[in-house]
Amino acid sequence: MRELKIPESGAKRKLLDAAEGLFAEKGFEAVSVRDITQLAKTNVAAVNYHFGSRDGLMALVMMRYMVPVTEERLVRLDEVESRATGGAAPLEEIIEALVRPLISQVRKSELKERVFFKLVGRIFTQQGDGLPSVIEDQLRPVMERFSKAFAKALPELTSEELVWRIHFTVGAMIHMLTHQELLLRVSGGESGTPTMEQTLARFIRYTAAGLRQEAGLARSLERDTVEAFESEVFVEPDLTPEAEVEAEVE
Amino acid sequence: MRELKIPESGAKRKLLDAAEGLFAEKGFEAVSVRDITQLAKTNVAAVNYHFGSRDGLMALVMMRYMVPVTEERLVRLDEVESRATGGAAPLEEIIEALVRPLISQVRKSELKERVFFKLVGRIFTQQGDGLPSVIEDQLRPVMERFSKAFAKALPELTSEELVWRIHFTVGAMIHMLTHQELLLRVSGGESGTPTMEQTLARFIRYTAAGLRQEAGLARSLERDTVEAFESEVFVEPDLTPEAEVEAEVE
DNA sequence: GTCTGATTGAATCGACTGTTTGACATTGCG
DNA sequence: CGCAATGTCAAACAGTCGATTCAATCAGAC
Repeated sequence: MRELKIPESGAKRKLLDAAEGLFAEKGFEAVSVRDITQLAKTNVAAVNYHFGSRDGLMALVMMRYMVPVTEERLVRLDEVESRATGGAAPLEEIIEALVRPLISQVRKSELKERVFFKLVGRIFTQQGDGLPSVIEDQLRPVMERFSKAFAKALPELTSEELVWRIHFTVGAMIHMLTHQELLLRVSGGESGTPTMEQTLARFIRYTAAGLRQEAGLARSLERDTVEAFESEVFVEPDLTPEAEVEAEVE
Repeated sequence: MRELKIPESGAKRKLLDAAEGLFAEKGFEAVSVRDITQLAKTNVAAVNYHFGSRDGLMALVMMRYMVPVTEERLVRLDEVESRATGGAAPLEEIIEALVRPLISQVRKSELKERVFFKLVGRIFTQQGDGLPSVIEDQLRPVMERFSKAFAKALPELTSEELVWRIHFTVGAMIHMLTHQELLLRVSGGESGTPTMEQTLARFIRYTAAGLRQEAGLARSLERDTVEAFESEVFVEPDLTPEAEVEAEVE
């Protein structure tokens, strides 16, 4: 039985902690090995000694949190499905099984919420070729299992329609994680601190409504929409672009 | 009256075309000046000569498409609002005014859809500090105007609730743009080519449902949810992490 | 004490980054 | 034509990147 060995002290741990903070703050690509070792007060060689390479460190930083999140997601989904004996599991509970682990796992860690969520958000926004294969191996089976659960909970949707709605849902989730700080700044000042619990409830309501929206009937919107497009009213508007940006950047 | 002068030939144009393709494909940070000049078959110095710097080129690549998109967004929103005499504009039409310009503008360009959408998606996912100020100046007033329109169309929502729902909507939009290729690969094979028009209709239905979802009543879900969390059933599960990722990256 | 294996440290490697230089070619205008 | 502005080019700049080398240091076993 292998384990994700995370040493509780020593240079290796210091490097992991320093790296995850910097990765979350500036992005995985924008942080150099020297930035990390400087913050961790170690040597550049330590990274290659302990993790083999910069990519090895990156992968371990990701895995440190994604492994427990993945485990909890599957455990929760199992629980939700077994509770729904026979019939399909409630949609809201499936969504919750997908998202809540991100919250409960961060409480177990000593990481600040903001840092953790940004880190997770960056993992998801990262390009496919930029993601370590170990992370992709983590995520693929999870999305397959949840897709099946969604399909069972929303049997009236075509598989194509469902794929797109899940796509939108994941996009909303990632955006919530990555850019929540913008909102904390906006809404935090006026009506008390919005707990993560509130945000989660809002997310579940929003996405459940979108997922559940019936697909069958062609709405009047669709006809108007196509017409407006075909007539190309806006395709060649009398726009006079305002900006001359020639080399006046930042 | 200043203009976004885009030369129709010459090295400057070649550089812009080469840069936007590479930026879309690999991300803004992952492309070097030499990559661009090599593809454009020009010299490295040409970038600094024509654009002042690499950042200048980046900004111009972004502006080339964001300026017309911004213009069309505002024109459409004006049109939608003026059509709704007195009352609030229909929610679906506001969403459409926000998203459709991305489609109609790409048709005017000779860019392939896939490249263009990835480029726009990257503009949005880019960090705030990584975005040229000219782009931020573009986006800020747009989001302010649309926020007001949404607020008028959804008067029963608190401003905080509305901010979050718009946040989710934008996240779904960005994700749709950036990662649509995953879905084209999946769904394209089975049920005919899903046109962008279909996708837009799906997006509008999904997000409109999420935005419109009534906020008032406390759903039963919420109580279950909090209970499960408080009891911390999952906070310390008997998980035995499976992966030893020690330096086995890609 | 000695020996052994695991870490650490400063210095260095070659490759790559964005940018600049100065010589050269081309163009348009009087 | 001459002259200047405009554009192009190879070469080199100073800096950073991840990774490596090799000697110094540390721990614990005996």
